[in-house]
Amino acid sequence: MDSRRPAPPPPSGAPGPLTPLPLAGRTAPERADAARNRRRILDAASRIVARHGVRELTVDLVAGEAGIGVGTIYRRFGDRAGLIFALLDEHEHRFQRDFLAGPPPLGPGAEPVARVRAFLHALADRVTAQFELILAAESSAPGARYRSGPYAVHHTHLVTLLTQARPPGADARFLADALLAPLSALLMDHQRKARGMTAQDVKTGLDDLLRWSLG
Amino acid sequence: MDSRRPAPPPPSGAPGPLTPLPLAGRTAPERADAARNRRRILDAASRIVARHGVRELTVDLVAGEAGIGVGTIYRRFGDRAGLIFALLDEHEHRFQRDFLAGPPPLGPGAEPVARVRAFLHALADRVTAQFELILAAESSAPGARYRSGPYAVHHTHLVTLLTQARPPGADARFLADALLAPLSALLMDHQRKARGMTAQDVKTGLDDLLRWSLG
DNA sequence: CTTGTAATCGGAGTGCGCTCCGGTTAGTGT
DNA sequence: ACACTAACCGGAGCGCACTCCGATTACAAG
Repeated sequence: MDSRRPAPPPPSGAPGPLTPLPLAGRTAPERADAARNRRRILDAASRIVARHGVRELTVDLVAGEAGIGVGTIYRRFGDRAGLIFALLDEHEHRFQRDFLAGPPPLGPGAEPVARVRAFLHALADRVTAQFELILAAESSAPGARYRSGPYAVHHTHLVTLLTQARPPGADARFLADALLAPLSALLMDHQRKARGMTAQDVKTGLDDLLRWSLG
Repeated sequence: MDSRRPAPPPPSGAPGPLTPLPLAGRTAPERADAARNRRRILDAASRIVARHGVRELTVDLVAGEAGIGVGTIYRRFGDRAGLIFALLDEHEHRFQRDFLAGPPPLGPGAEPVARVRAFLHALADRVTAQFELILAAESSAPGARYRSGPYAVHHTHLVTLLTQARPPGADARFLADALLAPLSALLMDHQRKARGMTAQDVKTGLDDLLRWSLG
């Protein structure tokens, strides 16, 4: 199945494409030059996106702008999708703080079903707000979305809420995937272009779906 | 620079990646050499897949094996994803005949809700049966699945059934997308590898999703 | 300071999807 | 038969993601 190389090192600095959470006890501190280059890469990428748009964000261009080699970028970020996810990291952490420890109904304190609804709405808003970047990230590599740190966190969060909300029997893991699936930027892009649907339509549709299956 | 592009051509023979349905005959019949080359391409592609797997199905290799140029492949099939979808065309047409005109509960005659369930199960079976090819097609280009003919047909079919099954109010177009989303080969691949889920788990999960409102 | 070594760096190289456009061929009017 | 045109063909070439591996450098032990 997975005929991969023996040791394509699990990128020591950033395990997945993106650090999913606070990430307990780091073992190996980053070397000084590595940290400096990471900042250079991220800054260069941001600059290019701001100036020319995501479309022009090629790895070679980022390397040139940052004044380092492309190999370094792949060492730190895995692939182009990982680089783009890293660009979204700051917003993602804010978002995670909000639904993990913020005020209700998004944060703890509200009924689980209400939190699910608030979470899906907030996620829809987030996708809408950073549509270009997220779409580019999902388009960059085939399974990029599912392999990303944020997806794992969102899925885990939903599983927790759904387990609290529902009697056992239904598979919360599947339901979580099914609720997240419509919030793919790739699908939303298609819905917008081919059917003229808006983000509001998606949110309303998700409400219908929730009333349908959980109501 | 007078690079006039009179027709970024809607491929006359097969519009889009794949002919969605019988396709009312309005277009000119295919030229003899074009038809011959199409067969050559499809045969060569099948041969390569059978011999080396989908992974080795590069466009250049198909062109070489078929004894034609790569430009011809792109003219007929649009892109690599279109070529792979064309490989699935025969099975797809059988499937479409089954749910459009076959025996119940998949075909006409059963209650709309029962047909929705039968359709989703049949589609899950289909994805499972041709997993490698479908996964490769969806992975080949970013939005390949949504742009494909089969997806449009499946979506339209579901919208019809859902409209019959439910009073107005809910957006049937969104619901159709939401029900099709979990049957993405990309997602199922992730569920299998990362969570150990099987195709049966997906079918059961879809049933759970349907059960509440449709008893 | 010197040496050892493991992590890091960089950029030429590779593979592959896709485009471009001059040459060729099939089908039609005369 | 013959010219004419629109569709078709092919393969060199391009852009870009990603890999490879020898040179380099940070850091610690002696």
